[in-house]
Amino acid sequence: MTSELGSSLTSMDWLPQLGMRAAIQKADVGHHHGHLGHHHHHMHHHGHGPGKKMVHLDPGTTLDQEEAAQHRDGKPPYSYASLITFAINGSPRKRMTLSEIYQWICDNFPYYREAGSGWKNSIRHNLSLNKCFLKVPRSKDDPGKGSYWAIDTNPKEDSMPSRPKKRPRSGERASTPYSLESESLRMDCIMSGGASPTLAISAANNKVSSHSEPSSQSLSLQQSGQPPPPPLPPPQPQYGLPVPESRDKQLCFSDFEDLSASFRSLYKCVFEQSFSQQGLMSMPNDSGQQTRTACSYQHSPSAGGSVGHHHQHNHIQTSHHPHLSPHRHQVQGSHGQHQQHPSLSHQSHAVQTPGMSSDWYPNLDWLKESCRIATSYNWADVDLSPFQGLKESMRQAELNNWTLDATQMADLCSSINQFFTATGVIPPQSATHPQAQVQHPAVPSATQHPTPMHPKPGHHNHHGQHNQHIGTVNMYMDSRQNISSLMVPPGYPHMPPMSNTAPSMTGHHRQLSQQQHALPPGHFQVRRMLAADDIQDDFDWDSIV
DNA sequence: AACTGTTTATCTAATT
DNA sequence: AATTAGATAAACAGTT
Repeated sequence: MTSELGSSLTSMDWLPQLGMRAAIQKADVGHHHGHLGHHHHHMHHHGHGPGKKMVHLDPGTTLDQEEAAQHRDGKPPYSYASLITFAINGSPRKRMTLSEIYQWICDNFPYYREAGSGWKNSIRHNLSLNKCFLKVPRSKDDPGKGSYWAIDTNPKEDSMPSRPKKRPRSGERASTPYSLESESLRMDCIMSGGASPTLAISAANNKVSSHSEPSSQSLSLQQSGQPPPPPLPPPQPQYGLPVPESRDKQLCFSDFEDLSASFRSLYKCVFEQSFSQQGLMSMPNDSGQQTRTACSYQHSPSAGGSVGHHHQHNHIQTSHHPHLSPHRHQVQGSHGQHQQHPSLSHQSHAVQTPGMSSDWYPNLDWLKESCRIATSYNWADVDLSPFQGLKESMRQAELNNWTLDATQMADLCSSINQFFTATGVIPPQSATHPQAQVQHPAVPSATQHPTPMHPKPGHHNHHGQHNQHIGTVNMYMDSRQNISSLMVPPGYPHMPPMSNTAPSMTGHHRQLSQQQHALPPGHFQVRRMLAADDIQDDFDWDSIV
């Protein structure tokens, strides 16, 4: 009884991603590898066992795994850093005091309600140790015990400038044999389910026509393949806050140009290939259900963020909660944050308005940045069938050399925004709250590190590659994160999306440097791929650099 | 005194 | 075997 985990579940936002995630897992169900276990003592025999409650999730998704994830011993398969991240990202302000974190964890993971207090020590330890967690002092008017903790959205750094991503190719592994663990998770999954139905979008596609002039010159996108080098990271602010924002900008020429360029890159990276690929893969529509299903059950608590962090990464997806059904009741009562938003009902969440929403409006920069980020990912294996309308619209735009008029552009922005939302590149909220905080203002910029979290199979992770990282999430960028979360783990349960931020280094290791960790966005993706399969084809990044 | 935070150290599991 | 990452414990220093 009891356990209430739900608190945030209800609100969260990680749904969207979940969707993907779920899809993912299902898709790859194989991976397993894991055991989930976290090692903690050696006990984990994984098997699924006991029957926990499977909650009725959906059939398609592999619950077992999730169950397994919890291990029988009940301990959630998430690292402390992940839990912290979930908690923080789930809060409206993206920051929490220590006690709130404790509370969130207790509310969401019953296991800790009964566990002793050692875990609290571990939480503190993680907060102090991981660079991705920032201690934010309280303002004087708000008294209280400790400081707030937030996820560091870090800055910069990139060791390598751009990420070349070369290879996505599609065919290759599309069907693939993944090697399981290699995490091939790659997104394959991602959308396989198509989480969002919506996208009806594009109805307008035909609109493209006229206007001449616009973008032509500016874009320099290369068509040949990949988008160029990315971006670099601008400096970023820190956690926080948003900017005033109110700019309502309406589209200006330069925006057009930028958007056209961004969309073009996006198209080339994400959709163009799918045209060719379609045949091969033949879209699976089969699934149908899974997708949303996944979402549905999953809800989890927090919102969207995610973190990844270093190694631990994540796997985070939520699983627990689902089961938790029994518990959940109250929402954390204490502190005031809980309120997350109401809206999300699982899948639908926002869905954007059909009519043109202008959700994206205020976030143009963010939209552009999301495009940029999205181009860094490997979408080759992603099933884009749910986004036929968008694809078609973009194809038309491409044919017209991306000269679109305002209406068309607006439609496209809206559609793309939906696409991002559906695929998890963007968190849902967007315009909804007036509050300020949320919106990321500006730039998501790539900078943040994406946090690669990747799946870790079992819980503890593997780490390896990534290095530093941590990512972060806070508001702005989620994009990558999500994506990363999309990729997520193979076998793991579904978790909240957040995972990103992981703590990076612990221990001592200085080398990484403090601040600079963060990989460029694309990087991570690429990296993961490499790692995953080693792809690499000889590309040398060095040369690039 | 109870919380918060920082740091060290040890141990286990997973990788390389 | 050496690393790495995360879990745990625990010693302490600071704050409320």
